Parts: sequence; C-alpha cells; structure tokens
Amino acid sequence: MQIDNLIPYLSIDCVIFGFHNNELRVLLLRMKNMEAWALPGGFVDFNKDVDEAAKDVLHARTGLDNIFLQQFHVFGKVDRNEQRHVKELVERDVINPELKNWFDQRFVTLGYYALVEYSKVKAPVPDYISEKIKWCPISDLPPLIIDHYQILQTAHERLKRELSFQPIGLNLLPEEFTMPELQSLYETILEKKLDRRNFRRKILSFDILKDTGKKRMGKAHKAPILYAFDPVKYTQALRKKDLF
Amino acid sequence: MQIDNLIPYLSIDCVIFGFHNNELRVLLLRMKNMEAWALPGGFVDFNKDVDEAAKDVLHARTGLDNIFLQQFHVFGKVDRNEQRHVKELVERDVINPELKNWFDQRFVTLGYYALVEYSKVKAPVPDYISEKIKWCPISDLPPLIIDHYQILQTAHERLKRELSFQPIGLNLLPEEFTMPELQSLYETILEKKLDRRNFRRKILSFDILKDTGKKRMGKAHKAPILYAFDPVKYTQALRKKDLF
DNA sequence: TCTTTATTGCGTCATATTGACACAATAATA
DNA sequence: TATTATTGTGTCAATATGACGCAATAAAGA
Repeated sequence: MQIDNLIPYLSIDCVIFGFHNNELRVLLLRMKNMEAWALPGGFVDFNKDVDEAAKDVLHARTGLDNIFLQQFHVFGKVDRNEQRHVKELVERDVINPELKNWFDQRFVTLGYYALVEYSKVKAPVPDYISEKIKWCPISDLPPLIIDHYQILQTAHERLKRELSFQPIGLNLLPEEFTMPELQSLYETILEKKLDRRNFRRKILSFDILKDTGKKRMGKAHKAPILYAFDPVKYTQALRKKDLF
Repeated sequence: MQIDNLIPYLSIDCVIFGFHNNELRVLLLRMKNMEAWALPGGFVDFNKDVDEAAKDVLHARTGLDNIFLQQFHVFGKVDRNEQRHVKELVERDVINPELKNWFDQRFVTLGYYALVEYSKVKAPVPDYISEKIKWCPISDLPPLIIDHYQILQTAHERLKRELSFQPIGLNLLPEEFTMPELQSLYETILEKKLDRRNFRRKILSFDILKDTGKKRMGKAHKAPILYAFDPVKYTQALRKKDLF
C-alpha cells in the first residue's frame, strides 16, 4: 500500500447494498486474523475528487462501474478510531509496522452508500487488510469494527428516506423482475409489509415500468409478468409528492 | 491564526440561514480588500469532533448556541480551490505570507447549514480574513468565491427537502408569530405560493402550534392570532407522511 | 385429464386528503 | 360610521389511500 499520495486524516467508507433471497445485504470484509468485520473503505488520493475515490473503492470490491453511489454522512468524532485495533493489526502481521502511524491517525470518514445488482458482482475482492469478503443480511450482522455498525445503520435510514424522493430498484434488481419481487425489495428496505394490490397500483402510477410481454414461469401458480424499468422515465421520476 | 492544531486539507463551510422582511437570507463575509464574498468557514481542530468545529464557526459569527445545525454535503473536487485567490490574499496583505502554504492546500470542505433567528443575531462578527459580514437575500447574492455559490444552492435544496420530514420555523422565527408569517417562511423556502387556507389547515393538523391568546395589532385589518411552537410536540413531529 | 393449490392481476368501496374557493369577522383609517 | 385590507372558518368536488373480494392461471397431484 502506497500512502504517499493520500490525504491524511481523511477516509472513505462504503455501505454497498445488494438484494438477494428477499434480503437486503451489505458487503463486508473480514479483517485478517481477526473476528471483526468492516465496511469496505479507502483513502483519497491528492489528485482525485472524493467522489472519484469512493467510486474506486466500489469498483475495487465489486468490479462495477456506473452504479448509484451517494455520500450520506460524515463521521468525524475525535475518538471514533480505536487504537487497540491498529495495535492488534500490527501484532498479527496484518499491516506493516511502518504503516502503524498511518492507521493510528484520527480519521474523519466520508460515508457513501451504493446500490448494486447482487448478481452482477461476480466475486467480491478482498484487499491487503482483509482475508475475505461476504454479503451479509442487514438483519443478521456480525460484530463490526469501531463505528461501522452505526455507519451502516445511518446508511439504511438514509436509503429508506430516499425512497420518498426517488424510485429505487434500477441498481438493485436484475434487468427483468416481477411485481412481487419489486414489492419485496421495498418491503425489505422499509422493514414493513405493504398491501400487494395497493403497491402495484402506486408503482404503476409512477409510470416507470414497462411490461416486457414475458412471464416468469416455473411455479405452481399464475405466472407473474416480467417488468423492466423504463430508463428515461425512471431517471426523470423525481417523486413530486410534496407535503406542500 | 494558529494552524498547528488543525487537521490539514479539511475545512468547514456554514450556510447560515435567517429570515427577515419576508426574505430568506444567508450570512456572508466580505474578504478584505476584495470584491468577493464568502461563506463563514473554519477548520477542524485535532481535538474536536467535526460537528463541534461547525458549532464553533456558527458561534463565532452569530454568538448563538443550541441552534439547528446540520451537515448536508461534502465538496471534494480536486480543483475546487483557486490558487489565484490565495495569491491575491497574500499580495493584498490580508493573510500573512507564512500562511500561504496553508491556504494553498487542496481543501475538502464539509458543508453545514444552520437555521437561526435573525433578530437574535446582534452584530455578526467578521474574522481575520474578512472586513465585514452581512445578511444577503438568497434571491440577490453578490459574487462569491470559488464554489461557495454552489454550496449555498445545495444547502437551499436540502432545506427544501427537509421540509418534507421536519417542521421548520422554530429556529427561524421569533418566539411568537402569526400564521401568515409562518406561511411566508414556507413560501420563501419553497419558492412557491401556497393557498392561505389550505396551509393553515395543514400546519394546524401537525399540532405543533399553540395559540398564545394574543394578537398582532397595528394594521388596518383583522388582527391575526399570535402562535408559538409547542417545543415538545415540535421536536416529536417527524412528519410521517410516507409514500408507502 | 381433471382437480387442487398457491399466487397473481384486476376491481370495488369507504374513508382521508387535497385543491380551489366563498364568506363573514375585525382592526385601523378615512 | 363606512371603508379597506386581511384574517378565521367552512364547503365541496376531485384525488389518493387503505382494506378488501374474486376470477385467472401455471404447476402439481389424483
């Protein structure tokens, strides 16, 4: 790891959301030789915009480009670092002692969240500091380092809120999907059940879906229609449901 | 100015909103010996949480504490600094040449916005770099340095959006106010006219106002009721107007 | 082949919310 | 005392929402 060109005291953490088996999941890294997990993160090169740096983190772990990625909060408490973590990392030979000073710094971290299509991420890639990487359901998270649990929760809150302004799904679902699948995504993010028929009515009223003419066959019941997002209308559809 | 204890490459800019004469205004500083204006800003001490640092900036300029203050965006483009500005500042004796290096840095700036009660800010205080400070209507802004105009616009967008989730007004209006005054605040922020009677109905339905029993006298027409916010209900009132 | 099963697509109805107004009440002023 | 300007209150139609019923249908079982 080359640290010469990095802005010190500043880091990036990405909450990468995916949707699989009716569960909202996030990509987590397991630290080498340790029990704790962490959000994929990185640093900002002096010659890179911070948003670019965040894209790089996302790309490095998922191989994906052109993904919905948004900053959502800055975590900047003085004591958010845990020195004992760094000490352990050095002791366990995870990081080079020369890097101890770098990791011992106070970091102000920029929180980004991304929505990615689970199936498009072939094999999530670990980095020098982590031994493996995994999609974890947000309903069943392992222990996370320092304040990463809080970062994750804040990202989820933000995602919920974003549903009121923007359609969600284009980056989380495969190209074609059924109405029940879309509903399941919404229910998972919002953590509540929705009425099947009312959901359909509302989503269709947004006019962002197109009927592909196909159906998903294979189950012992009426085959649901396969829809796809209309990319133009989808991006235009800022939900204008104002309070005033 | 003491820079030894500041986190380098990181700055804070505050968009401080006030409301006066039916106009939404922001506090701007004029740079010494220059035409350009700037948002009040500052840096983060190594021993301070970033949110604390933002509070300090707000306090230094307005004398106010316990004010609605929220981070809203990070501006981190590589080229957002303008070196020529710094050069000019040095040439015009505004900043000490020793500080040139400090100001020549690339800065990633954390955007905060604050809502303050105009009348409570006695005399906005300039700093070492600025000669005067002024409340400017957002509809009539002077030229601003670097990307401060964009920062300001982004803050305004965010404030509009926030209206959908939170009641606004507690920090922007005086203790007692009339319904038309509150409506005017909303209209100003949202930049659109609202129906007088429908606005009243909706605001009252939130149940965050209490009738003070008094009226605002002095005008040649029916005297409007003076209301005050019920602080408990106000803070509880997260608007639960969900889309789903 | 005919029924059963599970789940989808479509529709209805009562209720709540919103948008667009009318009109009477009233504090200062002429 | 009448006029003026603006406020408080109410109405009504249009729209949106929440809670359902029911027929349609793909696969599995009899």
